[in-house]
Amino acid sequence: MARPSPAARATGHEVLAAVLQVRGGRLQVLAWQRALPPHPGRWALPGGRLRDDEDVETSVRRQLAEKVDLREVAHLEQLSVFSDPDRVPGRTRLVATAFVGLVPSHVDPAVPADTAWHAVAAPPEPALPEPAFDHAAIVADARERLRAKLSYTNLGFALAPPEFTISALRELYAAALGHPVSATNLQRVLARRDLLAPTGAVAPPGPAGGRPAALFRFTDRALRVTDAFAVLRPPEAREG
Amino acid sequence: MARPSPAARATGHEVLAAVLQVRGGRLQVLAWQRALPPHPGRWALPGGRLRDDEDVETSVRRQLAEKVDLREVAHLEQLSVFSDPDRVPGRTRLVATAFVGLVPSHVDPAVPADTAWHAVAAPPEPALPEPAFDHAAIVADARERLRAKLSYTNLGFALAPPEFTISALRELYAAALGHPVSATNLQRVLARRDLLAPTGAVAPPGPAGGRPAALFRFTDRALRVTDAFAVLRPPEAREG
DNA sequence: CTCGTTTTCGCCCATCAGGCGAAAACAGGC
DNA sequence: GCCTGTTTTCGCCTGATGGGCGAAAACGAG
Repeated sequence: MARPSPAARATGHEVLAAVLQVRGGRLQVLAWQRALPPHPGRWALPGGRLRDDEDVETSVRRQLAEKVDLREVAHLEQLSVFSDPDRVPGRTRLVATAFVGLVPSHVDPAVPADTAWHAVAAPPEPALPEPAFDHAAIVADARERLRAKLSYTNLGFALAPPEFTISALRELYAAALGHPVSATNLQRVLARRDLLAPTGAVAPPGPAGGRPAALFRFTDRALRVTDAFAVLRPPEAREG
Repeated sequence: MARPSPAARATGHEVLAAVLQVRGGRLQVLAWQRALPPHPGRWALPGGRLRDDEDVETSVRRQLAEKVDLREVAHLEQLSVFSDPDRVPGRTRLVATAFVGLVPSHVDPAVPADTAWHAVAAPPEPALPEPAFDHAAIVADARERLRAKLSYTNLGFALAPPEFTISALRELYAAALGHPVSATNLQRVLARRDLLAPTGAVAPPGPAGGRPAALFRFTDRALRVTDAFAVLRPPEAREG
């Protein structure tokens, strides 16, 4: 079933990152436009070859630093390996470890001239228009991972500024999830899980007036999995 | 912070699989005992080098076929990449893509002489005793993945025979989860999610008598994620 | 027929997601 | 100062779901 093995071909390893941010009410991904073949003019994810002395996470952080200020990436996690032998044309075969990165909505990172944000399209469409190689599939995986983890972890902290109103948070979730989100329910769910804490301060009302909104922050700014998402819990988990 | 880069070092890619099965009421993992250095005498996961013309999934299936009958592996999925530069000593550096595989409890695969099943220890202990390289960490990841997915997917199908009683299924879940599971609750949860269907047949009672148990099967023998696990559902998800 | 065993089912409860509307708190205009 | 429109917040209700318990059902053995 495998085609005849070609003459020995060098194999390399690269890392790629789908860096996501909610910008202007839409989920967007950072990509740069290739100048040289292969795939000139098409949009690629930041990344590059794995060096001899670094592991994949160190590598992706190093390579991301060339595109954005790393202090602005609030969360970074491994997605999966893309390893189709023909995923990248060329003399050397490239196996890729893909990551998803998240940038809070309050920062607007400076990016190089060839780099720009692109809206991540909804499932039927390719997640990234005019993608280089298999990068559209990677973005689609990243979107799906974000969507899933938003509902059973505190991952919202990586999309939101340090302090925010419930309305603002609602818009972030709606953009990332791709469907409307009830502010009432969002606050209740997050609060019940002890992920949200009021700061005590309030935000000034908008130009149309209205009651000033209370400011909240996430209690934790590191990933925390909701224990309640595990059904068939052990019997002793009833305390607290 | 990185140590001085050594003289150019060849990099290779390997795949590894933590194949899990519930045997004798305990979760166990398939491993083989190394004969040659490095790490002679220690236990390693099945796997090997990625070939030029195969992707990682094809590769792990090929390599697993050398250890067990592949038709007996009911589920196989990518875990994550292990890429510490020093994870494997030697002239060539090896980056590993780890998989988790699941074998239903009703089969007892024929394995080579150097290969055996090992009980997967609970979290405080190393998941695999006398492990080669970083393979204990891979087994720990596999156990954790299984534990999580059992509660929000139908992954039980990959641990269970085609037909089973609720009691038998309860024991499988208890072994895989590492804590007691209520038969009543297990049946209710799986049934409510439409994952379980009665076959109509009953199993003969044990030697001590008792009411004969009804036989069930999973409605699906492919991975299905429970939609209910996603909190903050879209409004239109109310139908059905 | 009675007893012990195992399974199955019904009932109850607590928790949680989700929806809705009233009340609270502001700006602006009369 | 008061009224209106706007936005946020809170309380109440509902339905779904996980979890526990005990009674009833269905068997083998003496």
